Amino acid sequence: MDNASPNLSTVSEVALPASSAIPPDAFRMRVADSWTTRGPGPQDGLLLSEADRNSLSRIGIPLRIPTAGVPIYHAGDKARDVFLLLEGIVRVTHLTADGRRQVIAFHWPGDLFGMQEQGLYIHDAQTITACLVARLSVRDLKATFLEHPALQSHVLIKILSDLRETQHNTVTRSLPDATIALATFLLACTQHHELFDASQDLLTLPMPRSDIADYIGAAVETISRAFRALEHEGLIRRITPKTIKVDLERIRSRCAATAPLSPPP
Amino acid sequence: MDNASPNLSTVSEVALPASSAIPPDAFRMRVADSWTTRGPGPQDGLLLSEADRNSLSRIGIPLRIPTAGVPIYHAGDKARDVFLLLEGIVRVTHLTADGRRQVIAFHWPGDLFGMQEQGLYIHDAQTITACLVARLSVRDLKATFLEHPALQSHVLIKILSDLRETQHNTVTRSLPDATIALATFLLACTQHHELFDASQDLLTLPMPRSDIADYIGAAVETISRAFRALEHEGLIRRITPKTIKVDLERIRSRCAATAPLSPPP
DNA sequence: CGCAATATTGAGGACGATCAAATGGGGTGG
DNA sequence: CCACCCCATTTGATCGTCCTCAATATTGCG
Repeated sequence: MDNASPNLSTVSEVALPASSAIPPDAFRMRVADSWTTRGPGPQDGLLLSEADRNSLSRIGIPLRIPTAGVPIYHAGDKARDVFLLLEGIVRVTHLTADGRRQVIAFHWPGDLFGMQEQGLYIHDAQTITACLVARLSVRDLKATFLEHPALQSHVLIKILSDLRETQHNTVTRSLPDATIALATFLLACTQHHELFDASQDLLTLPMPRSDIADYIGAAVETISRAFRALEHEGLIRRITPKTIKVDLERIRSRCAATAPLSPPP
Repeated sequence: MDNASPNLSTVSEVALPASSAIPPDAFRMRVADSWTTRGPGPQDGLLLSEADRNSLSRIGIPLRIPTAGVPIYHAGDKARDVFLLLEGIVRVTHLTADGRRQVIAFHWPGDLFGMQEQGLYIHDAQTITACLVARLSVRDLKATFLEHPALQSHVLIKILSDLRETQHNTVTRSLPDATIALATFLLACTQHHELFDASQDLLTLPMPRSDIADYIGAAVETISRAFRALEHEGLIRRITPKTIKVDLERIRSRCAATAPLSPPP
C-alpha cells in the first residue's frame, strides 16, 4: 500500500565477497513456534547437526551486505540460489501491477529464503539491516541432500515451520481492528531476541513504518494511529519511533481475544 | 467472520472403514502452480513414482466420508496422522477466541493436510463434499521416508508448493476491493478441473458463501454483493448460487491489475 | 546545524461490517 | 409429482473504520 523503496544499489555492487568460507558454527536454522508462546529462550530452534553444518559451510558462499535497503534478488530473476540468513534482517515483498506492495515475510537469522517457481524468483528480497547471508546454489544443495539425507529432513521441517508461520499470519492479518493487528505484530517481535531486551521490556523495531503497514495490510497512517492508540491504552510507550517500551502482560491480554489456541496452563 | 458449522457428526461415526487397502494408483500428489496460469491440463502435478505409491498404499488407511460438513480433526486434538486427500474437497479452518472463523485453505485431491505442532493439530478440518482420504500415521510415514528418500523429496516439494500457494493467498487476501478478491478466487477455482467445465465455462462452487467469505476475509453479505457486482459487469452469470457461468477473459483482465507477475508472452 | 527522509496528526469520503428482513433453492414427505 | 419447509443466499439501511490527500513535526544523518 506504500511506495517502493528507492533501491539504492544491487547486491553485487555492495556485497563484500568475504575472503574465507563461513565457519560451520555460523550455520543455524530457526524453527518458528509462534503459535504457542513458549518463552523466548536465548536461542532456541537451532536444528543442524555438526555434519549438516560442515556440508553447508562447504557449499555456502558468504555475502556480507553492510547497509539496509539493498535488494538481494528481484521477482522474475533467474533463481539459481537459495539463501540462509546468518545475521541481520531481511524482508520479502511483492509488488502488484497496480503499484501496491505486500510484505510477505520478515526473515531472521536462521531463516531460509529465495522462494522460486519454474526457475524464477517470485518475490523481491531486501535487507532491512546489515546482513550476513550464505548463498547456496540449488544444485549444490540438492547434491548435498543426497549425501546427507538428515539435512533434507531438517529443511523439510523448516519449510513446514514457515508454512505454519505463514498460516498464522493469515489469521492475524485478518484481524478486524488495526490496533489489535499491530499489538499482535509487536508481540511476535518480542519473540526475537535480536529485537527485544526482556530485562527492560524494550523493543527495537528495525523496519520503517511502511514495512509494518504493508505487512499488516494497512496504510502507514493507520499504523501510526494504532501506535498512538496502544500508547493511550498504556500498552506501549514510544521512546523513539523505533524504540518501544512494551507492557508484555497487557499486550498479551489485548491479543487474547484473537488467540488461535487457548494458552497452555 | 461467520458462524461455525453445525458439526453434524464425527469422522469416526460416519467414516466407512473400507474393507480393502487403497490401490497404489489412487495416490497422487498435487503441486499447485497458481502463479503461472499454466493451462489446467486434465491432470497435471502428479508427482509420485510407482515405488512411492506402493509404499503409501501399504501404510495408508482409507477413510471414506460420504457427506459434507464432517469434521476430520479439531484444533488441539492429539495429532498422530496426516491425511492425503484422494477424492473430494476439504476445508481447513481456524477459530479465534472471539468467535471469528478463518478458512486457512481449501484442499483438493492430491493435497496433504493435518498441520500439527508439538503433537497437536493447530486447525480444524472438515469435508465440503463426500471424500476419500488416506490416513497416514506420522510414525509410518517417517519410517517410509528412511526407506524411500525420494518420497521425502516429493513431500518437500509439495510443502514448498503449499507455502507458495499460501503466500499467494496472502497477496490476494490483501486486495483493496472485495469484488476483485472474489474475481481472483473464482479464477483460482477455474484451475481445478473438479469444479470447472472448460467447454461450457461453467464453474461449480461446492462450498457455501460463508466459506468463501471466511477465506477472503469478508462478510457473507459483502461476498453476495461482490457476486452481484461481477454479474452487473458481465464477468459472470449466476445460473444457481453454486453454478456460475464465467467469462474467463474478462475475469482475467479484471484481475490483471493485481497480478503478481507479468504474464508470460 | 541544516536537510531530507520518516513519522505523526487532521479532515473528508468510501468501503465494508452489522443488524434486519425478504427471497429463493434444495430436499423431504405426502 | 407436487407442496411445503428450512436454510442458504440476497437485498436494504445504517454506522464505524480505514483509506486518501494534505500538512506538520520529528528523527537521523552529513
